Amino acid sequence: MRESSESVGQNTRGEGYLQGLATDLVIFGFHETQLKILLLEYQNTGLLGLPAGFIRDDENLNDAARRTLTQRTGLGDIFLEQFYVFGDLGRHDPQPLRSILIGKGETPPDDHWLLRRFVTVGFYALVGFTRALPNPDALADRCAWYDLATLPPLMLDHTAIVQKALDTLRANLDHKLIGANLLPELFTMNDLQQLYETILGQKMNRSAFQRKMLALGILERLEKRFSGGAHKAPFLYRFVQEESCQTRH
Amino acid sequence: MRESSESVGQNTRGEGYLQGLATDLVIFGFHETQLKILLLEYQNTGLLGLPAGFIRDDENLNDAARRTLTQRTGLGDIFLEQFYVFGDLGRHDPQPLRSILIGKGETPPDDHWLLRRFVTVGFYALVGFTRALPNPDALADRCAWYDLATLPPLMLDHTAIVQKALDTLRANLDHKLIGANLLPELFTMNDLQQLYETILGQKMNRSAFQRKMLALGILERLEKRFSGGAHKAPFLYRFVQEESCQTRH
DNA sequence: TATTATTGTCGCACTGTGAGACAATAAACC
DNA sequence: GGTTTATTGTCTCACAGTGCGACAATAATA
Repeated sequence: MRESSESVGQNTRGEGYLQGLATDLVIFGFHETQLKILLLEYQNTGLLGLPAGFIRDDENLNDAARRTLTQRTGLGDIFLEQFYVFGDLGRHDPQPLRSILIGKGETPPDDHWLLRRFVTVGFYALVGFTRALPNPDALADRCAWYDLATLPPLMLDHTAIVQKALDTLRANLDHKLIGANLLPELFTMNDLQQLYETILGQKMNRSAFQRKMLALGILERLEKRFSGGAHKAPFLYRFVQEESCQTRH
Repeated sequence: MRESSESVGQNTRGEGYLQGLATDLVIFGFHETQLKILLLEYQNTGLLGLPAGFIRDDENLNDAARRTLTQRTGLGDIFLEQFYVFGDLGRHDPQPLRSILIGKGETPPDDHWLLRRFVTVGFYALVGFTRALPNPDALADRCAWYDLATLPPLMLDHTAIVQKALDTLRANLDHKLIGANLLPELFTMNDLQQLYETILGQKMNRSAFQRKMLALGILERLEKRFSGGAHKAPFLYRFVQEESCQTRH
């Protein structure tokens, strides 16, 4: 395939890809009571942006997003879902991409396909923080986790895309098995509650939270964990595997 | 603009439009206890399809969808929202479009832009049945309401698109003011309940439904209506206008 | 051994909901 | 005109879910 021999930057006409359509990925992780997302850093530009991808003309849209997710994280079988299409004219600005291409030592022609207007399909993904292996793409020089609470300015309209993804994550928190995708295999009830409190941005009642989670019938209680603090040892839990599990789209 | 002098069919290269990207509209109406959608009929082909539109290269995506909605219904300021992007390779089939163009007396070249692969953004709209004036586009010869319960086979993957729109409508029934957009200005509690029962496809308890709706605080009770059946006259209601009304996106 | 911090669970009050009952009443019928 | 009929507005009761505080249990620490 073309990508192996030249990057999407050198392929100045974007041959083999759908024109004017891209995917932007908001990849959520959770670590030490903080919600994080994966960002790409572009050398010599100071620019930060969401992992993005293009759709090959022999590829399904959702498959293209999953391919990009796998390339950035090393993980394939995790939660990934569309949440919104960003198609305003106002989001078109060739300057950041031109800077990025120049930063890579290229001299893009004015009609380079990456400098034209793009409509982008926003996807959000839920990733086990410790399992992911962040990996930059051909145009970036670093891929790293950033705290959502203290997010620096992002290129183009990516800040608005992140906000919309967070809104969607909050709205879907009770319907989709968000926890199963952001927590490690084993966790305590307190871990789960801290995840919920971080996503929703508000404190929750401890006993009510426990009752509600146990009533859902999706948690399996395991042995107690003897380690840590000067207090009673908490149970460990695991999400029960259902055949109707929503971990994949 | 181009569209006024020639149709998207005669414009064989789709100049002035984004390539490979379209909108498909699922326009819901409600009449006599039946949920209905607007469909286009294509002459000499027997084909039925959703109203679709293209995005001009100087136009926002959402504006393009609203423009198409207005052209099909005569209505502009009504509920319209994205719900999913359909981008599988499997949905690409040039045959229906070729038949439609031939049915219009044209002889499309094999590389006609409408015969290439399209990714389509699905929108759903809520329309007051009596206010809409269905109006076909340049390729269709009729635009008419069809009962959702007895939907005939549709072209391409449009049946799946309708199903996904209905799923979204049901999921959003309690969050967005669906009723305000599908009912006439004045209505009875029974009208509202029948709308809910039709959308959800299940009977609901009468007194509980009334309690719930009144508790939402979005209904204004008006005078009673003296007309109709051999029974107590029901109150008329109206949705109160809030500044945060979700009738527009 | 006593202290401390956290955990598992219970009780209580409040809210929302499903279900049935009953009076009120407008039209239809004799 | 009186009676019947169907629908409406509202009430009560039971039950599930939730917010909030209290209490004992317990693992590490002093």
